[in-house]
Amino acid sequence: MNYRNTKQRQAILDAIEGHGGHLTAEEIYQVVKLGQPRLSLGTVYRNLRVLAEQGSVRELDFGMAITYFETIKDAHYHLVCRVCGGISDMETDLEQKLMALVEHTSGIDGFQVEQHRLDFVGVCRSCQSKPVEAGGQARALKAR
Amino acid sequence: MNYRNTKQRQAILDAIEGHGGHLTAEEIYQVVKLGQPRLSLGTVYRNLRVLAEQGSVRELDFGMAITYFETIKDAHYHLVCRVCGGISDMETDLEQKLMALVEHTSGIDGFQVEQHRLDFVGVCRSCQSKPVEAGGQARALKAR
DNA sequence: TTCCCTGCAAACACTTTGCAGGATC
DNA sequence: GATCCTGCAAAGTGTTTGCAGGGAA
Repeated sequence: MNYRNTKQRQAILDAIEGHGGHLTAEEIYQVVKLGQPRLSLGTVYRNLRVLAEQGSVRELDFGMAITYFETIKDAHYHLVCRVCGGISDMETDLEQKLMALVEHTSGIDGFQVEQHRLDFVGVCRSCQSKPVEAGGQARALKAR
Repeated sequence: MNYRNTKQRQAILDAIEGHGGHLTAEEIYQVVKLGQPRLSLGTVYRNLRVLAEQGSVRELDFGMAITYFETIKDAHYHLVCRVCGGISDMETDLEQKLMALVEHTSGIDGFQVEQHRLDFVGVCRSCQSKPVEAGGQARALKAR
């Protein structure tokens, strides 16, 4: 596959980078569409797949029926709020500690680890101070 | 909600437990259908949601467009093969090590961690010995 | 008897794909 | 000029839901 450098593809990548990550395909579509009104959602999906194959972008899936996309910078982990659905990065020294575990894991059953992901799900600070959610927990995430 | 104990619900739970975990809704449907030919897929989904609310079952999502279900036994982590899509559990002393990290994380930004997930993606032993995949990597997972 | 549950089928939401014209290398 | 790419619209796929009848407590 000989990839070409189209306006659309570049704009999509810019949108994700500009935003700092954690965008859905639909959100990317809305952003890029401002500059290119004739953009189609199909093009966004096709390019996201290409960008992922090229390694420019990473797919994230938190089990919320929607895939998020972010650019691949340094490794980091996610804090996912189950109330508001907010996603923030956690960039700490965890990486090092994780590496030890990864190496340990590589030995198990001959499994060859290529990548790993560690996500924490819970409640972010701002949602903790909200009025008690009346039984409607996780709806922000799972409402379909 | 006052849950009832129906044949279907029990059979679905049995199916997951019997299998050892990591079943898709469709697979569960096929298994339970053997004993209850009139079972509907909608019932499977509804019950999986109920069982998850009750805490009997846990949803797993590896970013593969499909949700897997497993019973909640002890905590464990997953080894996901990107070639064959196989999922195996890793039950080691990792839990302890992880806990330290989790506690550390709980302090960050006031984020209250409720659960975490750690998945390793790579190539399992049997796929490593297969003939080189001619460019078609990850298709077992991502083929849509 | 109450209310949860089921099967069925239609509806959904996100994502993919066929096609014909257009852009890039 | 050969390919890759785009917009459009239709089709897919996994999952959810409305309804009317059935079963558990």
